[in-house]
Amino acid sequence: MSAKPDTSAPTRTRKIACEDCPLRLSGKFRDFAEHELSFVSSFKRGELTAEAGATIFVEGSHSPHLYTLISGWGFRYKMLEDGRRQILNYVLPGDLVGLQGTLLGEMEHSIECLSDVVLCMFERDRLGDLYKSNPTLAFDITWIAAREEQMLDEHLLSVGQRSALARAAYLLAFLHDRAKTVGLFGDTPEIAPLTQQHVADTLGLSLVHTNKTLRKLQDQKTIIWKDAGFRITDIATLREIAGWEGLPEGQRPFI
Amino acid sequence: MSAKPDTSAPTRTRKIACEDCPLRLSGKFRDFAEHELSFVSSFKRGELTAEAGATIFVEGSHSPHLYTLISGWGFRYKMLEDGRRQILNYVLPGDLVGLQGTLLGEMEHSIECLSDVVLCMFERDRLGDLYKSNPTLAFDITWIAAREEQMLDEHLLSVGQRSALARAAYLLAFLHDRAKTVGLFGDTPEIAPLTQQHVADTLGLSLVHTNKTLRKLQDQKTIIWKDAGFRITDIATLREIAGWEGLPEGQRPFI
DNA sequence: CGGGACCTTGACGGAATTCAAACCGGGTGG
DNA sequence: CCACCCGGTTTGAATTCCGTCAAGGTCCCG
Repeated sequence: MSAKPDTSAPTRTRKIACEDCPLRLSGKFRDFAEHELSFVSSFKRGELTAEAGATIFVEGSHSPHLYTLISGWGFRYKMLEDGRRQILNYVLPGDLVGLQGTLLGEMEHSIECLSDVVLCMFERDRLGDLYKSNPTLAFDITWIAAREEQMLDEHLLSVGQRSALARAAYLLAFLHDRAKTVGLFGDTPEIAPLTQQHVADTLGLSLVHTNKTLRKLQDQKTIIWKDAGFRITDIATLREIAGWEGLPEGQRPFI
Repeated sequence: MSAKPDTSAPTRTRKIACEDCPLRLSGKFRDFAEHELSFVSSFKRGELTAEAGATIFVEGSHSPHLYTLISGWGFRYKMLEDGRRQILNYVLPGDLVGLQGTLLGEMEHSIECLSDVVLCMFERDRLGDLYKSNPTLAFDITWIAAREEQMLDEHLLSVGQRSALARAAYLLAFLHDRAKTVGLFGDTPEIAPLTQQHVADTLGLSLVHTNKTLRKLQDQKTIIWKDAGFRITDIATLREIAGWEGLPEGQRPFI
């Protein structure tokens, strides 16, 4: 049993110019060419802000929109009829959301916010235009999809083959790496806003056993679990426990 | 311990006209427009045939090519240092192979043949051209990538949350559905060419426990395991055990 | 006839789930 | 201000599922 009923709805739409997009300005992503920027500006419909705990997409729904996450944390998940939940991946700034629903019809997973988030909203019907007029952006979208697939491959390997301890170590190191590269942690070592229930549902373990596993990691002084979140104190041994080298670096596209 | 050392290399390149491509002629896939067909013809470099057991891609390698599987069965997998293997997904006719390596640099998984296969080979360097001159084909590629992601989501849910019995039932039903829709089974109910070790490495279970689980399914008369492969005798109860409704239907693109 | 690949079965131990209970900090309302 | 509740974390004990070890069986092929 792992589901949390949560039905708060996201709200509000404004519009900030793409020129001022914090993702562009961060220097963490590939910058746009002139014509790309002007296209994206016209492609953008507005913004969506949602609170922590809000559900953005629900499995089975048809959404007319496509989003890029501007700020905050979210996660994608699927549920079984009996209420068991599997978290598939975490959504961080620069990640594209809702592509599956756009291309394949229905959404086959749900998305929920871990923190307050801001999303940039696009019209799904204009995706064809994007492919026609901006092949480089189309290429970027495919790139992002391929990268998501790569992460899922890695998670599947983890859940299928690693021990509970290695699995947990892997997840925390993974989240740490991703958050760091998109600049979610400022200068000070920050905390990922998730509960042990989230970890459990990601690893495919029970809450109780997840707790005991995280406790072991804490006893080894590799992490500190605090309130709803964790901080990594020894990334090297954490990676060692996971048997994992880390994420490939490099500048990535978004939108 | 689940790895099989296997180093036989694929061989031979011929060239069959795209006009005669069996995938096109099967009517199972979206057909090409004139200009698409001519582009694909020029995009194609030749064919690759490989024997059962051959490894097409190895994790960590750089391949200059991109492939579409024309006929046969294969699977994608990743390995841990200790030799444990996780099968990520199965590769069936119409599936694109090597896109990750093309877009992201290195291949992050390996691919092995379950049966003799024929692949259609494309030049990775011309993928940019494809995006420039054929947005609809570019769109198809993204579609295929999104669909692969969807399957991985489903597998992750399965491995993370379902019991051994449900997991096995799900996998067999899944394979059955996919093989059927691409016409891998002729009229007569056919057999998927995999061993119980493959099933074990897909489900994240030990070989012994996989055997006992499959035996239960067989005792319930939902499947028959025979030599290296299985046949489904009662898809309905198999789906029921899996708690799964089946794959979305509809005509799909390829290449 | 012997060996190899694959499937099968039983026994045992260990890892993870389930059940149950308690703790802690923060918020709320009497 | 204190009692109460709630979400999240923690711990112990009993149980079940699954992995490991070990051995045997079948079929095919050289």
